[in-house]
Amino acid sequence: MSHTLGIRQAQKQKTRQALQDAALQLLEEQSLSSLGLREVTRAVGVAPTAFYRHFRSTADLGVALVEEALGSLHPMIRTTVSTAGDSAERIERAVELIARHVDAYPAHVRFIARERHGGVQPVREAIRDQLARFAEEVRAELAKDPVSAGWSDDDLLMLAHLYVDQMLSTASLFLETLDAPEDERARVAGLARRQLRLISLGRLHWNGG
Amino acid sequence: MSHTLGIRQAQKQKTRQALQDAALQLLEEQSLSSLGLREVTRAVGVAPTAFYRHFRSTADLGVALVEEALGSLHPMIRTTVSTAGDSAERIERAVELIARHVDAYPAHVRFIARERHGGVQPVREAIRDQLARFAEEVRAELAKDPVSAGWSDDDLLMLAHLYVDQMLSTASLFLETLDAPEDERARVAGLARRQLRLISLGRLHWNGG
DNA sequence: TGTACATCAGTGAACGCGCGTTCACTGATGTAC
DNA sequence: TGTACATCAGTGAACGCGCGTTCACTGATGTAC
Repeated sequence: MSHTLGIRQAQKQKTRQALQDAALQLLEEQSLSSLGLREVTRAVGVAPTAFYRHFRSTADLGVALVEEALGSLHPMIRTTVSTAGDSAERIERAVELIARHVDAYPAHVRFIARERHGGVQPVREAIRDQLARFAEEVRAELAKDPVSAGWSDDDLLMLAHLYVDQMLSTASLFLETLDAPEDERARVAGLARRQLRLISLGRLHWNGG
Repeated sequence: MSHTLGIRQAQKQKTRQALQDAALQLLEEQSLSSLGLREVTRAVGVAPTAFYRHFRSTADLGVALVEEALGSLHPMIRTTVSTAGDSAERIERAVELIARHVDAYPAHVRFIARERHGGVQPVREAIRDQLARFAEEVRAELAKDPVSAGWSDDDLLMLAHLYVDQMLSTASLFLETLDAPEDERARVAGLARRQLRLISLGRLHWNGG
């Protein structure tokens, strides 16, 4: 059984989530480094001072958003590199999963893409650390694949980072197609598939680092 | 002969450049979307109102910075994909060039990485357009290579985008090593070389889109 | 070359506004007995 | 179960500050004759 929170805790958590949701929405049209505390509380409908009950600063809120956003990416990335099926099927599935994830969590994806190199250091570091964890997981998945026989751990991690970067890049392209016609999305999907196929070919013919 | 500017024009250009330089420096620790006009003029030592003689807004200044920053990238990208030498030599030269470019223009590189997905739309668009131009140039270079026999233009552009993304990603990693010990730079260089080698292998075994 | 007028980059005062942060507070929820 | 006290999420007034933008201006540079 999960622990049942008291009324006070439950309400606090609800307000906190409301602040995060409002911030994420406001961040569609600006960067975290220009997001104002009063902007966020105004959007939620609480007093500015209430903000401090939950976060020390907007940077602190940003770090919380990183956890939330990359938490939602976790299952996706793992399934993406799962070893089931042949190469073409895996690529097709990966691109499809990325597209659906962007549909489901556009604001999260935008936030990560934007703040990965953004102007708020603690947030950049949180994203870098989380992406490093993802790369580690991808490396572990890749290691299970017979194709990886003879690969050093370091080379597997190199490939894992290549995949993670590629996924983010593709997600970012899909983001731009959210209000675009269907054929634009198909073009991006085709591009992503071919890029993954080229990387897969390189992987098949890899001869040691 | 280049046209000699009058004293007035020359002084105006000097102030304009000073504004761009100051902005670039201020942007090392924040995003364009939070950069203030008064901040910039204060750093230069002119009145806030002088700003309007040169730019309509900080977004407008940002677009000018994109031209400046990616102008400086132009020669680098072209040399990077030049076809001279064998594959290992070309990769070594490309990574070396990227490292030197980051050393020479760290603020430019940071600006592009940060604002490529940043919160200011006109700047994002300017960067996207310039990178598309680079990808076109890279495609044209790749087309000259005998290895590209049988490749469709579309597949060459796909590969070109992969290379451009890879260069930016590598440049961004080098940025983080500017204050780091030498072995950290060597690690990043090694990673970049192996990633380029894997892509090159994929390229060699490409069998049509 | 000299003069009279036009241009225009940069100035400085002024404005209204929203910002982050402080503080003492309120009143519902939680807890001890 | 009831009572008395403690906790603490959210309030609202107040603060000093820097912001973007306006405006009429100044004086060096440019131009026409």
